[in-house]
Amino acid sequence: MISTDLSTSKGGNLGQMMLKPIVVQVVFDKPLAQGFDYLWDAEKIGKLPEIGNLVEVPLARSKSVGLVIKVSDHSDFDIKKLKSVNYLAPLPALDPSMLRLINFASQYYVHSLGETILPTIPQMWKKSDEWGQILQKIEVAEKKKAKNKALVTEGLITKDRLNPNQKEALDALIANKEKAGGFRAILLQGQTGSGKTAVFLNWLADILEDESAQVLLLVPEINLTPQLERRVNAYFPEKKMVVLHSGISEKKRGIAWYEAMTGKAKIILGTRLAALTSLPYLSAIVVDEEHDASYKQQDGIRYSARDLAIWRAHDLGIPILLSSATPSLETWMAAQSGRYENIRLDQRAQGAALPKVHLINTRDPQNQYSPGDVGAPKQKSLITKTLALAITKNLEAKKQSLILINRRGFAPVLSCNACNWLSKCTQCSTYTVMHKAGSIGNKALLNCHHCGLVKSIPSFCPDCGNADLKTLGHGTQKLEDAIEEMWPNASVLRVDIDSSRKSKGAEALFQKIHEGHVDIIVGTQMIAKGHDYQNIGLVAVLDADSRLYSADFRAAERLFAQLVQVAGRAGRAGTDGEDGGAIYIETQYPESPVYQYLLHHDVDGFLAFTANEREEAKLPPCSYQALIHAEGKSLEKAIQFLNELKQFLRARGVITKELKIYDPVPKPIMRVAGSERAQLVIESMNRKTLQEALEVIDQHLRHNSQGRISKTSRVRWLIERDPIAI
DNA sequence: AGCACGCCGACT
DNA sequence: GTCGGCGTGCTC
Repeated sequence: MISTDLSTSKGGNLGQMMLKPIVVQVVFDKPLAQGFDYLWDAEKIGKLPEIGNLVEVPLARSKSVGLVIKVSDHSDFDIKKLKSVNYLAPLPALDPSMLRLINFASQYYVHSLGETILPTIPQMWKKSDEWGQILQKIEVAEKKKAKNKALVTEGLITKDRLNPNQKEALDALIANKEKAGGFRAILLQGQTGSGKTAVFLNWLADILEDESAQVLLLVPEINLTPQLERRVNAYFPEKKMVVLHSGISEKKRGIAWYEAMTGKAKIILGTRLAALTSLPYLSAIVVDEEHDASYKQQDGIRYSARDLAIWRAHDLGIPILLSSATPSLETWMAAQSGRYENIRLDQRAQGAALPKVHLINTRDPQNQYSPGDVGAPKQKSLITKTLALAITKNLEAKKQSLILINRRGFAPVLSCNACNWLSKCTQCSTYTVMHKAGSIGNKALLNCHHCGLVKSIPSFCPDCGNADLKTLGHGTQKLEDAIEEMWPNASVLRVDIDSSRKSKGAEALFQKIHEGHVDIIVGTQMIAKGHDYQNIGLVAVLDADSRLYSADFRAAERLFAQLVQVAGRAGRAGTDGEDGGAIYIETQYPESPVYQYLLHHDVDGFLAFTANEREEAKLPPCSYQALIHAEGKSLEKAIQFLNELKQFLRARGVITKELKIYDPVPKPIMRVAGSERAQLVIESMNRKTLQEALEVIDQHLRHNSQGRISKTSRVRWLIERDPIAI
């Protein structure tokens, strides 16, 4: 049987000696620039090789799991020195479209094929000693799960009733299907609470009418999956859904991945890593909150899951829907130009009114407490008098207040009153944040939020011995204290990484909020994302300005999106005629465009204004950028490394008027965990020019490095395409 | 990434 | 003398 396969495929009944060898090229999860060739003994393995097979091979003095990326009958390496493939994983080969995606991503993001594909394969499948019993194990786990699911899905609400606006959006999505045929990119734009989820779930229902169809539903963050998971289950109780994200246990993820790549699972719900899963019957993709920065991978190969999903949809000729209340400028401009369809939802689904936006000018003395005011806090606080009055009123109306400050801990720095000593981190160019007792350890301590360093709080100034140390600035814990003091009868809950670690995760905290046991919630950005609150009447943002002025040209875009999102938490469930809630923003610059467009809920106005700015300054998305990161023992070494690279590029004639290379600069947080970091920005109006330059850079750097560490200067480097923060 | 090979310093 | 530090090079 096997030998017949072989002889037919090789076109003759030549003797064993004359048979051409089968050579496969295999890539690994190691910083190797290229793949290695191996011989394939079809008789021993029982099958002919296919591109996309997962195999175990001998490598160095050990064995490794890798992926077959090429099958041929010769090798550039000395064929007599080739070793043989040991085992083939009990898996179908990755889908050809998946391999095209990997090829593209590898080139575009300038990483090897191995570095691109292997990190997306669950650990469980990279342990070849388990391959023997793995399928039986999966079967057992599946039976158990099927039993549980029957219990869980019972009694859930099913499909939403769509309002006329949602109906219209859905009709447009389905009606255009015939017109557009294959590839479509659709921006579904609608404010928080307008019911985008119901629209795209109904759209997916239409696509899933095809029995074999698979759909991919991407969400930015792990903690958004449980909510959506319940909803999807209610919509499609008969369809197999799997969840793929890094928070799932290795075993569960291995099974989910297997079911996705074999086509058994029809709905794949996951975070960015799900965008790189082989899905043989993929028929539609949804990217929820498409503007979210979490879609950009921030270590290893720095891909954008949203961008790869669009490429994938284009390659497969299938529709992709990008959903957001505040689209990224990239997506919005594509929709404006007609490259993407634009479908809008402009009414809030349950008739809730838009929250009223209040800008509190902190420079206006009328907004501040004056000495002797009733209810003025003893300690200086971030809460203005105007805001305090609004909170009191909101409490009286029996509604919850959400107060945001984007800094965890008690105070961002500890300082000496006498000599101005500041609590700097010894390993990073940052300050250590003071935490109250019970936040991280049992007692109060100093913690670096970049390297994790924990130190006890000195009783005396380490520099001058003075005992009078004070805190500077405000964090969530200090704010919590201030609020408890100002409203002693209110129940206050703090939600940040530290408090959610103390409880049984963030879910338990959100549960308390939903049950209505909490009057005032103090937290970081964490409380603003995705969660549907039922009774929030007021949202306040205390430190918005700190995110407005930054070296990063995207700072305003990000802040605007966050504020719109936060505003959407207010009055979500308001019914007809009821007050839709309010958002209060404390700022020194109420006249800034970000706040002015927010005041009028004018998302498109803000995006048009920003698009205009970018066009004039020739900044992304009107140009293309890449970043070369360098990290070494000293800043000088990192900068020198980048300067040498720039000189090399100049000598090679890579720098032209088509391609601009800036000077190397230290990174915003220059030193982290003992190593110092610098970066170089490369910019071009032309994608191809940039691509070619990056390939030259990659080749040159790899030539002088082992892995990604320069042989001469010991500097670690990384190329990042389309950086989202500079 | 591992892992071995190799060439220098301070120890039973 | 040798144990072990980590710089260097290799893996089909």
